Amino acid sequence: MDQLAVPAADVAQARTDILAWFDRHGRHDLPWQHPATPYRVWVSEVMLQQTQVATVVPYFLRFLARFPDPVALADAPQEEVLALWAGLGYYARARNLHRAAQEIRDRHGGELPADLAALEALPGIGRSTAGAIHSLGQGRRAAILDGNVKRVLARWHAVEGWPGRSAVARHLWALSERYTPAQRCADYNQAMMDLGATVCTRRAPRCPQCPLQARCRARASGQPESWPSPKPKRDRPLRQTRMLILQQGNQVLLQKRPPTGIWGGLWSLPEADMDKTPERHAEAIGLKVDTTAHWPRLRHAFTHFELDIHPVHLKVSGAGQQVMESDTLWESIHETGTRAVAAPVARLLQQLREHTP
DNA sequence: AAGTCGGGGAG
DNA sequence: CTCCCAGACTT
Repeated sequence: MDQLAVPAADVAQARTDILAWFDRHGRHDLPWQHPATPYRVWVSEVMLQQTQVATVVPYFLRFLARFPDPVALADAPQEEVLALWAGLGYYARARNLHRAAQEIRDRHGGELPADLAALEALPGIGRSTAGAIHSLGQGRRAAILDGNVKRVLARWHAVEGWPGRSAVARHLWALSERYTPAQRCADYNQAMMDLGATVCTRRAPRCPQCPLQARCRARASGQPESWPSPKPKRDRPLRQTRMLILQQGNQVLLQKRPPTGIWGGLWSLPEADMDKTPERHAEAIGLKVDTTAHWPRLRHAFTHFELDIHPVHLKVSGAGQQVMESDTLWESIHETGTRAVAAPVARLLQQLREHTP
């Protein structure tokens, strides 16, 4: 492995340059840095998985105000955890965070374990997140490999191939481990993330401001944007669904989604097949339809498919005798704003509130 | 190794 | 519109 043959003197000089850059130009005022407790670093790292810093900040502040420590989080109902997560996406992160907090409460005395392997054994904490907690939150030496570090290392050493491929990932992990220092590891890791976020950006990298410019092979090629290799493209299928906005008086019918799958554990509107009329669907669950209105189509994009949501607003009556499943409820339209719902459902409920006196 | 899982920022 | 972001988990 030629990347591991980097001479010790070069490794040492690179670390020095990166840390000097960090002292002058790194980010030192992110909310989870003050104080950088293991718990706060953990929550921030999980929120930051596949999510940009600017998006996370308000969620982080709300979350920490409500759940200031692992035990507070562990003792809360999952419903409340999901409600504070609603809108962030990847809701398995919230469910795993909650489960991990309960393990921390029950098996680790309410504090995050100081052992790297024990961290990684907790649900929702993989190798990189464990390394981040261990270094940034616990002051120990551990390598990380997030999107920023991948990009910096891939350019620095002109690593070919999409980082999602395991061979490429192994290569990048080896590089990360090679450069990660024992001294000032937290600053070094933060520096690498800051470099990727503010200098070695995906497009239009600011190479003249980079402490690695003289040793960067991508820079030397004249096309630094060519690294890392992009993810292989796949066509995204377009799916159709119908969402029923069943209104009775000032109430609307909500349905809790299964614990796994899309929007797992969140509240939603009942979905109906496109090949059956919405009136028929409403009548099938014992509701009498008074009026029907088709709302404009909502297109929602996921990573691997697109979803066309066809909302139908039905004013109904006769729900009093209907036996309700435990996963459905009638909610006052004006109180739907506080439930954990997916983004497009939140949009529909907001429209409903605006059209309801 | 490939697929699943959200939502939004930025060009 | 496209790409991808402080990734982890399942199969």
